[in-house]
Amino acid sequence: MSFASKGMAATAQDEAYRAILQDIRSGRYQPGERLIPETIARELAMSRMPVREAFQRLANEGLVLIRPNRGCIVSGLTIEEIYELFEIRSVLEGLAVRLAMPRFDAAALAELDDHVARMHRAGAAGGADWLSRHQEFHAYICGFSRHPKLIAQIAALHIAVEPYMRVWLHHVAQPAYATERQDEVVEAIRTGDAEHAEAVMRDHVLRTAPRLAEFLRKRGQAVGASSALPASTQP
Amino acid sequence: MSFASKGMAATAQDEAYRAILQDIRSGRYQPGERLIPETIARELAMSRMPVREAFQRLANEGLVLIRPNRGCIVSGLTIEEIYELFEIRSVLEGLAVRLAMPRFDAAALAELDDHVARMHRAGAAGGADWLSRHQEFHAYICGFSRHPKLIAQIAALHIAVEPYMRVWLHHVAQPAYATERQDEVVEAIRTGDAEHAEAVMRDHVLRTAPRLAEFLRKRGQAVGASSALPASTQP
DNA sequence: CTTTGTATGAGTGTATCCACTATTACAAAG
DNA sequence: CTTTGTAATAGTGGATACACTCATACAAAG
Repeated sequence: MSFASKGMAATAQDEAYRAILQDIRSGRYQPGERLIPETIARELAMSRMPVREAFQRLANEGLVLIRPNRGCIVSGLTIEEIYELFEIRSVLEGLAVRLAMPRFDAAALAELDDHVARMHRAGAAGGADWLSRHQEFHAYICGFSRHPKLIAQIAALHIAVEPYMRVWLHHVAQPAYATERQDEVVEAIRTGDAEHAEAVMRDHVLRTAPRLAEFLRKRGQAVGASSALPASTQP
Repeated sequence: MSFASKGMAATAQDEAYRAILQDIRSGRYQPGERLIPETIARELAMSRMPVREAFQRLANEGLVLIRPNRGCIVSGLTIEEIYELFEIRSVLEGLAVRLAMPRFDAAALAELDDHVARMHRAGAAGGADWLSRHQEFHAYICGFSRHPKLIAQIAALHIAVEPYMRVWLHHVAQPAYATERQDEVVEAIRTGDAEHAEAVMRDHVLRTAPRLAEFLRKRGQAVGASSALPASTQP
């Protein structure tokens, strides 16, 4: 569940949710920043209530932290937590490709090559929307698993680290290394060996973690209270 | 995340959350059943608001499904979805043991044997609280990974299938096969080989799925709308 | 007897209001 | 100048109130 198209709910709460999510992903709301319902409500021309319920959803997704009587803050991740999320995502995406393997046909492989090509172009142009292409690439692959909950979890993990990826890419601008590795993944899928594809995907996902971590460490970034991801809410 | 002790928040919303969660896990609220805020609020001597926010949390954990303007129903799982959850849990718990391996010392191993012994006793007595012992066993192992988000996700997955496990165990009463396999897991941990332990844990988790599925199929159980799980997380 | 339209009621989503908690700023005492 | 107590204010959690949606039952028309 997450970003990909959702069936248009038109409810105010949903609007609030999407707006806040967007602002967290984009980095407008920084980790540690306090979110005041009153303010956001006015901004979106609605009352505090739908905003509060949106906070709940965001909290369950680990993007925000709600301490009783102390309000809602954008949850920052420590470097250890970022590592943890990459570890989790690596096994989940590994599982996803493995389960997806029987469903890849010639058309799908062609489409995959297309995605990679688009990433190359985006990467050359500048890292800004390379991130979106990269997420689409992964989403496309995982989509073939046809396991909605698995797909949703993976999407959530992408989103959780997105703000950090964004600042990183903003500074390095050249994620060429990753694009190369992408080819490896496609190649592994082409072999038709599910176990192999799983292993390659795992490696591929994990390879990003140390680079991002090193960047953040140098930058002294990554502070803020931890969260509670999917599972639930407040500590 | 979820059941294990939580730091006592004393807020009404939290109380509602725990109460409803409990009633879903225990099977008091059946899949497909509609949850009416008004009713539950009266039952817990509070207003509808905290109940609604509790619904949000439960929805993000996939235990409940909220359709706009149509209320909140306990989300049932199809057999395919149950399989999916076992697949996901297998890789996550596999990851958890692998990461936990360096932390198992003699004391931990002794404690593990203790857990298994308790499960044997509980299994002999009757399947009722064997389920609790089994969850504790897994939670204990995963706990050593020291990765809170990973642990929380795994716990959420245990909870999601709990109602189904419960009716199953109520009918078969003898999960002896599983208890034997438990020993294999402990044995694998004892070897100190992380990769091996991961593989064994994966097998162990997956082994339950087909048995549970077969039971449910015969019983014609498992209907109800799907959910959106943890992805937690997200949308 | 079937179909279609309408009305009534239950239930949901949002807004407003109130009580209480936490936090900040400030003042008095050391 | 530091520390500690206290008051004021901002903000949260919860309750109540209201408008709108959906569903059901019933009635009229075919």
